[in-house]
Amino acid sequence: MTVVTRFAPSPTGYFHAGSYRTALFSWIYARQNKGKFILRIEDTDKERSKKEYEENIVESLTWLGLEYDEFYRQSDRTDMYKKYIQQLIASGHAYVSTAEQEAIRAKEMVAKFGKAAKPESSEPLRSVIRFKNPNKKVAFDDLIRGRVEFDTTELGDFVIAKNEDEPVFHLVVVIDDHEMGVTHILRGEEHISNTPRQILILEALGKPILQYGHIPLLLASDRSKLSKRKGAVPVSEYRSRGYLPGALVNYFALLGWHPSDDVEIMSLDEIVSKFSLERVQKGGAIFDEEKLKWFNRQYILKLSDADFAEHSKPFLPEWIVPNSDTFRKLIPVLRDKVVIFADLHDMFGANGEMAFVHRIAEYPTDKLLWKKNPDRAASVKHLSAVKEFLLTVAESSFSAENVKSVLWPYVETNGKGDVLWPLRMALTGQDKSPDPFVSAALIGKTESLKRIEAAIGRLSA
RNA sequence: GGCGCCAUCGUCUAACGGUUAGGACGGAGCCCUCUCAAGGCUCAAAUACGGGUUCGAUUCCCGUUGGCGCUACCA
Repeated sequence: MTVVTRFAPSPTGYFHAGSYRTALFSWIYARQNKGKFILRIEDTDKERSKKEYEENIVESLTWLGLEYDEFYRQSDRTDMYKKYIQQLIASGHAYVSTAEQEAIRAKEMVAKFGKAAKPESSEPLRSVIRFKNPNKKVAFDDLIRGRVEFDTTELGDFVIAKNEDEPVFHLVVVIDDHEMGVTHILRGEEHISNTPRQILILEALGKPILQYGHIPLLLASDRSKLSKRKGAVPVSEYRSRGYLPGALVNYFALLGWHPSDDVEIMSLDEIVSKFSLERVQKGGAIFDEEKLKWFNRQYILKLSDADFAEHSKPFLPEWIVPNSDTFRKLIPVLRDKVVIFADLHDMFGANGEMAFVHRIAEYPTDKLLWKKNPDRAASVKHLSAVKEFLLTVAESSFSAENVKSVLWPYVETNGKGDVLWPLRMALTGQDKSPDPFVSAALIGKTESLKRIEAAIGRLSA
């Protein structure tokens, strides 16, 4: 039997980490079993569903590399649902509950639970279609949790449609999963309590029960459910902040699942080959951005220069010309420091550690002196000597390696800090910056000499 | 409230009756070092609680506590 899984989001918000991980697990399971992965947009709630969100979901899925084999939108399928609703009514498994009956029911609920029990609806009561609950015990074997049992009596006769043209979640899910040939429903834990009523509908329809696996929820840092207000960042935002899709996939796969070895850095292919539902965690997991950053850093380290350059582009200041010589020289320096590509904004910002490549910032003369040996005369002497050495390097071969080799003997005999600190400050004007050899090469021979002379001038004044 | 699910370091997790309870992120310290990083080494840090079962419980059972979910004409 071919495995068919699905991801069925409602387009009522941006696609964020919580639903993303559920999609990932479903996708992995389908791929692992050489099956199909279906994307189904559940837009039966006309009020809250928006096209914008649907596009966001599709874009994010694509960016992450989770391609789907089939695509459906529930709003395109109302005719089919209608047939099923009529069938259910005809067979006595469902009935129309009139507005009057609804009013009575509402009163009974208030009497039973007190007015705090239900969110009061200001809408006038209308007639709806309810499922005739056989009031029995329902059990299923959850792929992740084992046997789960419910007594469905307390569910009462639940609503399956507002009218023949407007079915409600529980009904459409059941019909679609059946019609689409879904075999394994891997979904969030919040649906575990919904499963019995879906099974009831399935039985009323005379359809077979499917395999259910309920994946633990992703939690905000206070262990509450992840929500828009609390920590649910859209996947598209991670993209725009400069996270790599591979890092995201890798991190989220490990949130709630763990391979039998301790290897954490894995490609999607490796994850697919190692994945098993038995090793999926039962408890909810808190999403930790620090660890995501660590993954992103590991993935950045593995990027080729060309790929690194490509990913950097959107975050670079205007004065850096893509594909220029300076840009190429910058790549290894940047790669050492970037955790997410958005870091580039700060690094090249007014007081960023890489701003010196463009223009040196104002800084107090005292900063030219090494705090461990703040000797003005010695600093002037060292800078002058360095200047003479740099003069011997041709403009065309002014690389970090060449600069270093011509200066190194002098640096070693006169003290690294004594020579290099004033030099680094003279070249960059920053407490934090790449080493002076790299910095010199980045700004070039002419500019380096100019800045060194200026520093000597200030120290001598 | 009712029903259900869950419970190992701060966080993600390993362990499928016998381990000095392992790894990773983060943290601390040391080394390296002209700065900031990176890198290397080291350390601190957990089985929620109480009963059973067993020669032996993180592991199995029961209870308590706690967290979460569902309890909608949202999905």
